[in-house]
This record gives sequence, C-alpha cells and structure tokens, in this order.
Amino acid sequence: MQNSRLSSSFFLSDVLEVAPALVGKKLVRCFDNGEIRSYRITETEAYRGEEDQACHARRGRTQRNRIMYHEGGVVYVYFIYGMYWMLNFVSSEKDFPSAVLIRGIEGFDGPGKVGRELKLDASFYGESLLNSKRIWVETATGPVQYACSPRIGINYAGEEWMRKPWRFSLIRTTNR
DNA sequence: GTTAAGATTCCG
DNA sequence: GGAATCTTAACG
Repeated sequence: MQNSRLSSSFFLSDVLEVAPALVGKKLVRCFDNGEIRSYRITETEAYRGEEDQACHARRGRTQRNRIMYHEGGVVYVYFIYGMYWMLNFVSSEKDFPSAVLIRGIEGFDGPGKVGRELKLDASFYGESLLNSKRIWVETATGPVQYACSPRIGINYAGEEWMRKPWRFSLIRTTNR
C-alpha cells in the first residue's frame, strides 16, 4: 500500500484507456516546503493523435507539443490565457502524440484551478511520473463510476471532434 | 520581428 | 458578456 505509484505500463496504453482509468486515482504532489498532499482525480479529457483536430499535435511536432510524442508517463504542461498552467499526462507509445488533460481534482474543479492549486510552472515540462519526487499518481481502491461527455473549449476543432465523448467525470454515488 | 488566438476562470 | 494575460505558431 505504501508503494502504489502507477508504473510505466499503465501510461503506455492508448489514451482512451488511460484517461478514464485515471478517474478516481490519487494525484500526489510534494511541494517545495516538504508538504505532501494527495487529491482524487475527478475529471479528465483525452487528446489523441495528429488527426484529432482538438489536440495540440494536430499540426505536427512543435517546440511546445514535442513532449506529447514521448512515451507515456511524463508530464506535459503549457501556459494558456496568460494565467493558467494546464496539467497533462502523456500516454501511449513513443511517437504517437496523446495526452490526458487533468480537468479536475477533488475540491478543485476546472483545469485552471488544478494548475493553480498544484503550483505548476514550466519546470514540470517533461517531468517523469514514474520517478519524480514532486508529482506522481497512485492507485486507489474500490470501484469507480464515471460518465462520458464531449470535451470542453474546443470549438475550433470542428463538429466531428467536438462530438467525441472523450471527457471522463467521476460519479459520486454513496459518499457525500 | 510582429501578430493572432487559445484544453479558462473570474467578475460585473 | 468581457477582461485578465503570455506563450506558441504562423506569418513575413
């Protein structure tokens, strides 16, 4: 139980398996002052391949998205709207660009709030979830139910891609 | 070198 | 509905 950090094989699967599987897992963050907090992941979104018009890799490899072509298990962060750091976990095999956007963690609903709470910055770009001392993901026990729905904020991607039900939200049943 | 737009959130 | 705010990408 101490050593329940998710391993490489978890992140090497297709992003459409990894994204829903992350719902309900525990995101652990060790801050610079030594404080450790863990949060249950409540909402994720999948971005999959160059053909996905909502994905940052839709125009091929660039300076910003190059980490998406890395094999699964590393962090992809980027700054947007001049205010927010978005947290993503790269998945799948090397050279297939895909990532899971962490849209919500327990108590912090919304990708911008997640980044702010976790005090993310550019230094997390490419951080490995497999051996980082600052951020990683742990397994959680018990059954998890989630709902699928269309992704948010991707109007530019076109009808076909806007419709994909690639957002995964935790459903609370008994608790609360 | 310059410019336009974005996986959002908060406030009015 | 609009502002906040800055990086990236797409020009030239």
